[in-house]
Amino acid sequence: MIRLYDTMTREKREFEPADPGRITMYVCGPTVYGRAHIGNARPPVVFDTLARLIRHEYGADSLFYARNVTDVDDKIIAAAEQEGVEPSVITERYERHYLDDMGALGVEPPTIAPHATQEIAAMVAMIERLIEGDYAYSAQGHVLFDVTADPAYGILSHRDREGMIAGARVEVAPYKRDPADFVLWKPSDTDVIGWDSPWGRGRPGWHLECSAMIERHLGETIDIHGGGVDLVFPHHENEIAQSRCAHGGAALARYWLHNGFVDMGAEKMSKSLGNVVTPGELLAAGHKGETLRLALLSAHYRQPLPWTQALIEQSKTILDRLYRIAGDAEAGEIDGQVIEALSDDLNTPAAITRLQALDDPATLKASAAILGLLGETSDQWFRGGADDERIDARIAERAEAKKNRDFAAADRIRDELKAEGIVLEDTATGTTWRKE
RNA sequence: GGCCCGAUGGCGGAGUGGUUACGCAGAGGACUGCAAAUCCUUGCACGCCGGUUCGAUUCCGGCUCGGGCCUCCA
Repeated sequence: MIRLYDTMTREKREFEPADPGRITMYVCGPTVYGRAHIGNARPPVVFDTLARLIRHEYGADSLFYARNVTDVDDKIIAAAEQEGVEPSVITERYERHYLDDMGALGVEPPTIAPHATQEIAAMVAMIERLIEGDYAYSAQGHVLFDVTADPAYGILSHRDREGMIAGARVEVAPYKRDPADFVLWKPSDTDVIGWDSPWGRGRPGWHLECSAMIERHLGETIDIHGGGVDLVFPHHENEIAQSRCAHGGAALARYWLHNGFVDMGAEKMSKSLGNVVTPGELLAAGHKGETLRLALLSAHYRQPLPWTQALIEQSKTILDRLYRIAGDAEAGEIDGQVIEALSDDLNTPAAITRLQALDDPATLKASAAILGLLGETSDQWFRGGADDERIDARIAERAEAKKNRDFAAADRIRDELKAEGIVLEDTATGTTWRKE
């Protein structure tokens, strides 16, 4: 039995999928205009772990998991203009980077990855339905959602309309009837990416993309909708409004899950604050994908996660130890306490603690796999890709020196290797080596 | 201003109405030619003030501090 904290009800509830044979999950994916940073990587890693747990509990084919790609957006248009290329050049480049980064972090591909630009017809159809139902109106080439037409608007974020505009940071455009109304469709100039529509040439608003793609691929009501906390309002609130109004009031999702931020110092990591660290940089600096993954899972997903060098180093140390125990064992039975921890609202820190208490290699290997860890062979992990003939020769040289009790020479060889990041370990059966 | 989170030892981080996990780092020891790895031992905490209670880190209220959202944002 899995229990999940639902943002909508603000409580941990037993997870009861509508159809255990086809559990539907949608997670907001990247807008592909730049490299993802480590904070952007938290949701895919967290929900990948949840996906693994669900597949374990309900069966390998039980989960239908969609993670979208937003490939039409003002930031993409701006980036394309700046480079003087088509938007597709930008989006294809950064989607490729994104998939590489996620792969390095052990994130399995979702069942489907719908692209906004491939779903325009579904979006237009949804907008038409909202207009027919008087939930939306067109004005000056825009189509806007009329929040006053939806009495339930605010149910997810628990704010009333006054609270939404109190910050006075809402764009008050002349074509809006109400300051809180949001764009479903916006006009595109002839030199900007766009599609023909009943309201003229234009492009979809961000919130609408997700609603339309969910409807088309997953259905009207899905089991789990996930994303970062910052998406609660307005993104997910708006998704709910669009989908409910287009579907006669049917709920969009039965469980709403939101992960906390990765923090840099006291504040969140974000591109606009300019304090980002990317998986690409960390990998290039020699850190392993699994190390970063463990670091990302080291706090409960709803808690903020302070990102520090010490966290990375600690994660590496823990994995070294786990790899020493697991070795290259075949995966055996999965430990019950690991599953129990994960089933309690995805308590990954508790699950990791339990992993560290396991001493049976086969059990450890299998249990770590649920968290997407210990996926490498011990040779990959400790020695991956190094020139071992040369190192073996130096080890032989050192063994000879040791035999002659020339410890100064032996230590010099060890120090030289150490300087290039190679650590020697003398064991009862001989000397082994590993990268630091 | 509105809405919402959080505050646990040097660091990370679970959890619990009553003997306070675990990891990393530190200290001591064993092992080792010396290390590394491993094993053993070990010090260190529940923001402040009230309340409820036989008893609160855990429940309630207030306060302080920090963070998030209210605009693009994982």
